[in-house]
Amino acid sequence: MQYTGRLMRIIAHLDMDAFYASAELVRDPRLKGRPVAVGGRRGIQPLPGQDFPLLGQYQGRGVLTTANYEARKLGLHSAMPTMRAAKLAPQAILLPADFEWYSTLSRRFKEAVLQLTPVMENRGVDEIYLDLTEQTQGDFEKARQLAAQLKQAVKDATGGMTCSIGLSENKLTSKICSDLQKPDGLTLVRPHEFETVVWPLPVGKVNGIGPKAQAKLIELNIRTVGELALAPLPQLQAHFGNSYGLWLYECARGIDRRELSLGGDPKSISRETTFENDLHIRRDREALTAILTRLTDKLASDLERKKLKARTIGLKVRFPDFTSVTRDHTPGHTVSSATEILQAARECLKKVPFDTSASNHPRSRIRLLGVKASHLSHMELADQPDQLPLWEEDAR
DNA sequence: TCTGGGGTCCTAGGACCC
DNA sequence: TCTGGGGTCCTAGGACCC
Repeated sequence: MQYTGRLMRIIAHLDMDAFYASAELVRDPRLKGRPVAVGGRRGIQPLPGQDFPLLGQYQGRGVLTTANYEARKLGLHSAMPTMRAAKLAPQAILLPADFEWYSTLSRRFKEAVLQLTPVMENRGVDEIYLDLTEQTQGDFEKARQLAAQLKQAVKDATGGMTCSIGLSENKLTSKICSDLQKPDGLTLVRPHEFETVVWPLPVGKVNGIGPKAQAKLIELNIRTVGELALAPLPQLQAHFGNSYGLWLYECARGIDRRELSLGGDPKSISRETTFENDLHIRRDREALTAILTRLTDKLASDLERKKLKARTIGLKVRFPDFTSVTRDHTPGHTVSSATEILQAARECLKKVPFDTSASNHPRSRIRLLGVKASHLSHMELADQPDQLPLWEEDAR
């Protein structure tokens, strides 16, 4: 076979539009055209005369997970505290998150995609990357046609949900451009078009430049990706460190060599919960113990389901002032049962700097409690509670 | 109007070993 | 006297993403 040179890579980023809210609409078409937000786990009852619960009724400490496009017009967006959203748009519909239903739809759209193209990287429930290089032989026109087919397949598989696709030579650029024509968009950026399309955008549009880095860049008078491209490498490395500085320098030039990351086991599994009201570490001891037990039980069953065990258990505590501390414990043997996890979590708890010197001291109460399992490995047959190794079969 | 829950990756110091 | 360099593990915190 003759080698004719490397193909131009073609990477797609496919992002479902307002996924959770659209998922609710698939189930109940009465929601069509109305502002809908999704947030919280427990639902609230509709007021008499209303077909759905309204945002204005909400009381609690949650945030919105999703707002559909009608709700966004009212100023709502994901991660917005629900109480704030309630002030802003009391008449919008508020639905509780139903993660099982969203997972079902997630599986459906991903399966539909895999029917058309095989190389997929999962990025959570509503996003994927696809490597279309082989299938399209590096031809952007073929890729555009394939992307149109993908959009249709997703729609068919989900009962009408739309997605937006970005197409370019790498993950970074495709991720940026899938966002440019939402909803129901298809945006293709060839390498020579990078500067025209991406340079005018604010640096915050780049996946990997968050609020902190953006604020620091603005101090340097850098607001757009084009302005970032003017910054010399030594300047960026002086302010952001060698590694992140280099990354910023390259991403302003559309350089991103990352391959798709396909599957694999999770690195950590965790469970956490924010309380309705802050709990006092002494006065609410019983309630806290119950919550910690519930969290470790859930974590243990997560590990059991995935047939994993952990070398390290971590505890997370958030105080009323929103500061958090984490403490780790590595017992010296791997753990998987609820009892072992709880024991390790208690070791962590001993190391948390509580302070009850004053009754209203910020570190005398807790807002959130979480438990995490990390350094995971596969359970061996002998680890599994109800399965003796084969050679012990006769002894049963 | 106070800020969910599930993750990944990076940095950096100290312990400990060779 | 006062002091090497490298490797790995553990721990804590923080930025970022969906």
